Amino acid sequence: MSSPAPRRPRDGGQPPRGRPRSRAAEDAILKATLHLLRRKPLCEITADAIASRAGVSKATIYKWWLNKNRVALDAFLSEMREPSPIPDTGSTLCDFVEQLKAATRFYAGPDGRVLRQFLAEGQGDAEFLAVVRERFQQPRRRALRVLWDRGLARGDVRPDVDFELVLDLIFGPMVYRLLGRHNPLTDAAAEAIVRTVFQGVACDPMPPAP
Amino acid sequence: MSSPAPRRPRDGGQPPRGRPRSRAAEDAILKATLHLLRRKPLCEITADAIASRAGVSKATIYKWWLNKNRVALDAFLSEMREPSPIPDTGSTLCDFVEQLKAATRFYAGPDGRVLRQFLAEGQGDAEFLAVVRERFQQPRRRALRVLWDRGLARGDVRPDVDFELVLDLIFGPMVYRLLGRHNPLTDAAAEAIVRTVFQGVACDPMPPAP
Amino acid sequence: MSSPAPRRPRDGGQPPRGRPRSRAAEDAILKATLHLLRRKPLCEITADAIASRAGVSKATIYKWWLNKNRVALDAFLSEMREPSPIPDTGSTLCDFVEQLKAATRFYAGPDGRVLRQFLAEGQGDAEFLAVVRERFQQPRRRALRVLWDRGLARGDVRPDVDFELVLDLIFGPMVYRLLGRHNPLTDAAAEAIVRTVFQGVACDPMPPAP
Amino acid sequence: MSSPAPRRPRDGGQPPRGRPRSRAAEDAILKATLHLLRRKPLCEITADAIASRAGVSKATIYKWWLNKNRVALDAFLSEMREPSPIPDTGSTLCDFVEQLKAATRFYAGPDGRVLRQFLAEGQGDAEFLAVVRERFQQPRRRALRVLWDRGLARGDVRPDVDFELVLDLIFGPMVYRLLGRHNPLTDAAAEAIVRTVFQGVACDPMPPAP
DNA sequence: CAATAATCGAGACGGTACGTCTTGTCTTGGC
DNA sequence: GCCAAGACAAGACGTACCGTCTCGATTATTG
Repeated sequence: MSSPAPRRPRDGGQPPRGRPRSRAAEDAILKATLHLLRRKPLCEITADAIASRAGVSKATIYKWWLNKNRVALDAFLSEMREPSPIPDTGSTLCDFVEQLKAATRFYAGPDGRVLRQFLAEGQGDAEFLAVVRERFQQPRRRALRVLWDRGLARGDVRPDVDFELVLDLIFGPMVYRLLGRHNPLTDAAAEAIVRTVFQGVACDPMPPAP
Repeated sequence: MSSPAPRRPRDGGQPPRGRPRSRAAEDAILKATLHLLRRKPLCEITADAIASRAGVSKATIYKWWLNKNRVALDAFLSEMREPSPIPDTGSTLCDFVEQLKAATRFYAGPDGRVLRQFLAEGQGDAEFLAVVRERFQQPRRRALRVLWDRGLARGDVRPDVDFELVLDLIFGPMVYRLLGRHNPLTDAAAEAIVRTVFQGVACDPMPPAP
Repeated sequence: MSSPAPRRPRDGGQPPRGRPRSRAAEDAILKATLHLLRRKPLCEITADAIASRAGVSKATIYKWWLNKNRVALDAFLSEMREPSPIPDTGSTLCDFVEQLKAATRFYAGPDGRVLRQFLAEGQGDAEFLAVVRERFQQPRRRALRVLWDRGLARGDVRPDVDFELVLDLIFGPMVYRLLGRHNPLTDAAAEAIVRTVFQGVACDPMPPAP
Repeated sequence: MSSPAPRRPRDGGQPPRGRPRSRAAEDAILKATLHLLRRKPLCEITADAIASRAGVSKATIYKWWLNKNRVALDAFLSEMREPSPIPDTGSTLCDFVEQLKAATRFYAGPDGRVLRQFLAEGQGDAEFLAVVRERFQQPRRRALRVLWDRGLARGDVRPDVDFELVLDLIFGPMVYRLLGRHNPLTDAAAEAIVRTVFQGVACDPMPPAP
């Protein structure tokens, strides 16, 4: 869904009573948060800074969001362009290469910096991590299913490999680099990862798993 | 040296003057920190808690460590068993499977919980992340070189694949799961990852990268 | 008029337009405020609490009253019984004793608790203090004039003493006790005060003031 | 006592451990509070304002004082000159007149403004009121005992009148005026009050209380 | 054995963010 | 035009933690 996830989403069917929630305030909050997210690490952004930059009361923030991480996540997702369109080059390998290249550029840029912070915050806040998964990671992973299914249909890829495993094999190394910073996030690396995942590192065909 | 990295290591050649550093205090600090690390997330551990549990002054902590994350890292590393001995089953694939299984059990246990916190803290503190890399990740990665080299010597694995890439392909998916919590950290997953990395996901032999 | 002092009294001559002011709302507000006044100190009563207990919007409160202190004052005065009837025992002293006893019982009871709060709030809000004076204190003081005049007519009391001074001499000590809580608010104290004010504390007749 | 009343007074006999409390911080806090007390009503003074003006952390304030009222009381008492010396004119009446005049000037000036606020705050905080009584009111009341005793020794005043009652008769009217603002706080009023308390308002000697 | 020097425990300190609370105003739609 | 509902800006509250500091006591080496 394109709507942000307010703390108390409108769900009942009855007509809303009272003064309606101010879109202006919400927009200002998200905009201010984005502005700050682009300039400093999440852990250095304060609720007061968001409020004052947005010209908004802190209470308004805490009324609609559980904490500043949730605000930041909503801000981040609100500016997300559509996930890069699923490529269709005719080659499953090339499709995944394109996909991982796109992801890598994303990771390597300012958005990647923010994503790292989200994953970091998620390590101490399981609920937040789950939300990041649901709202950022899973939609993108699910979208790739068609790519894999196309490969299966074409006979490009092995039908005995779990799709979840494939995703982790392809994105895991890059996420590992995103967080560990021990190796570069480049197009070349993306291509090498996908090619190797497709081809394997063994010299000869392997015996099937027991 | 395997000793912890004090803030101001004694390095000059002249004999130390004044009261020598108290080993007892250092041990108490590390022990107290470990105790707390096992019970709560790093971000909820306070320097005061460490000091009071160790029966030590906070100043003593900050005299020898830059901040509490560094204390925690030292405490964590001080109790690290020797990295699991490099297996030698005769099969490179099996060696890597064993290795990833060991790592997975580590990740899945209490130490993994702590490691996640370190990676998380590292996202907002590049210097700390670098230290985690140097003192935890790199030694373990380097140790695996022999494994890969054995495989190369045997002709088990493709010589055109970068070793750094291999490590990321094998450990990346599991680290991704460690941090993303979207898929389980099991022996079976470890085995599937390594087998698939070796064999590839493509049906047919792929053309070599250009 | 004995009606409460609304923020915007209807005073123009033109017939009111639109929906008339709801008596029910006003009554509910005063009733709810009284309920709360009996249970907790004024400074702990919030406008929200009044509104929600009255089933009324906060805006309605602020539409008709300047602030919650004014609401509380109106609520307090609305339940005031008629000021105790001016006694006429034949003795001016006894009349004042009866009067101060009645006041003392008032001060010592729940109403006294509320009155203390009003005086307290008045210390930081001169306008409010003035209203308390006008609507509570002055009517009661004025009513006692007849008592003093009767005493003068009878020759019971000295004609050279200012009536304002007398009131302060008689009620001041008790108000002092009400606010300072250093001495009890009892009938005995009331009687002692009045008797001593009448008789004086000096042993011998004093020379008149110059 | 001349020492302020810290939240945790030094009481044990053991030598103090750790960094000693900073006199400079305490002085700065009291000085800043006084500065603010002279410029605005107590209820408009914030802990943040005191802290920032004193160049002190808010935590330091809350470490030593229960709340800002207590800080203000300490600040107020710290600048109190010695209570005006007990006069000895030879006439008990004149002594009391001088005393009440001094008090009246005090009440009518900036200190009186502050004292009013303390009494006001005390109405919603019994503990605070008790402290105000103990540290401000009672010492001053006790000091007047000698005055009354001198009067008794001289035979100036009636021995059957309770001293507590006398104090309330003399100071009550003025405190009443201080808080009610219905009559002026002047030297003339002070003199009239004392003379009338001494002489009584009745025309003739009264019959003794039954 | 005294002087020197560095460490230690204790704990106060300045700074800063937190998330909550209350006030009084404003904005809807319904009556 | 009045109302209930309730969102809103403003800003104080008291708490928590960080990393630094100050103190007196302790424990070594050096003279």
